[in-house]
Amino acid sequence: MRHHQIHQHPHHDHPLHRAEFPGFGRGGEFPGFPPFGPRRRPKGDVRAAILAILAADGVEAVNGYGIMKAIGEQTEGAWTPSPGSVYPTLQQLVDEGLIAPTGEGRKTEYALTEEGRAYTAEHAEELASWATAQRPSDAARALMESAGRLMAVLGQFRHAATDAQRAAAAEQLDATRKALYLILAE
Amino acid sequence: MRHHQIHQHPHHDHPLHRAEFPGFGRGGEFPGFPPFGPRRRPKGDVRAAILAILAADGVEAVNGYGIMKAIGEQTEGAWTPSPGSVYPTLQQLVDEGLIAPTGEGRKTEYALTEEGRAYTAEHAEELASWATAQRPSDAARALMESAGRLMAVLGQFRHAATDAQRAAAAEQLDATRKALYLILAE
DNA sequence: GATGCGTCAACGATATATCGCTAATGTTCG
DNA sequence: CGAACATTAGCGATATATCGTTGACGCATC
Repeated sequence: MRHHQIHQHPHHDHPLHRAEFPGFGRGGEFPGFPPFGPRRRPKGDVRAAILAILAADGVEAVNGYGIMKAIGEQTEGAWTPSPGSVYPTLQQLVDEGLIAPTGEGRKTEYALTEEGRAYTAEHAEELASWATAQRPSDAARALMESAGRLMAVLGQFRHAATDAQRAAAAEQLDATRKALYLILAE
Repeated sequence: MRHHQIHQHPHHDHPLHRAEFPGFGRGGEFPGFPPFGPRRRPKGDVRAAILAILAADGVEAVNGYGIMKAIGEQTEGAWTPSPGSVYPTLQQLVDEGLIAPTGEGRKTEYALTEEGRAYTAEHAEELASWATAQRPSDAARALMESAGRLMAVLGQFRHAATDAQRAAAAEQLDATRKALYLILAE
């Protein structure tokens, strides 16, 4: 069993036992719309993407967060790697001597070493392949936008709605869900 | 202007300038359903909640993340304070001598000091008021659940759908959005 | 009492990092 | 070639922390 965040006296009925609480999460939120694209990138893509971004013309140093954002932008939203994959890979590249960090903590940035420059020049083609990740189609984009607009309206049911209005909204959503199943069944 | 994540040569047309990219964010995601409850808690509530949680029977030490989760659980989802408010407040309480940290980095936990114990015993009533935050009504919960189920179905349009199906789904969502506006207009 | 100003705590965004799980790939064996 | 096994990189969850913005509250003044 994982280490608990809360150290408790083992004989007390304390209020913080995980199993006793409804899993509501953060203030009524629930997962947003998941990203398009494959569930998982091929091995090596995170590494390739980092190197390609650091090797790009005009780029001197980039922080970890910036690398994630750049990948997301260059794939037009098709793929934004998570910190869980980016930071270990950055460290690995440091260990390999291809990149070097400057600054500490929040100010940490990474740049290619000379060795890294030579490596990326020699493997430019391999390091570019991730950027051709399949883009969301126009229909997929439009669907995401529609879902976004729907969520925005739902946001108004937080404060400025009666419970009767909320009940009516829930009915609408349930009907829409059924309609979506029918569409998927085609 | 804020410090840029990417240090670039100022005279190149580099691919990472923020203004040149569509704001797609992480792989097609967009904001989820925002939480119920006031936009902002009254001043002092974060402090009170932290002290109350650390003072609860059976609680010895709690990490920052655990405090956030505990508050969310005890308010039944009505309020989960963000790291931006919890960590500074924890540090402030440390500076005041009411709590003390043990461990470092990911292992950091916080417990009341003796002074903190005396303080919380003396101010128990004040420190309990946040826990009465207004709960989401049953109708609000049901709406959140409906929205969650709808998003789950939408998740299937990521991979297992044609563009024609996506277009049909978008039409459904747009119709639902209009219906929600009508409900709000009542 | 009403208004304006100053302060500061709460928030969302930014940013780093690790952990446990598991999907995916490569290797070995029959 | 197919199946089984081993390895490891990618992912989501966990966890810490800071920064810039701003909402809310208290105080002073009229």
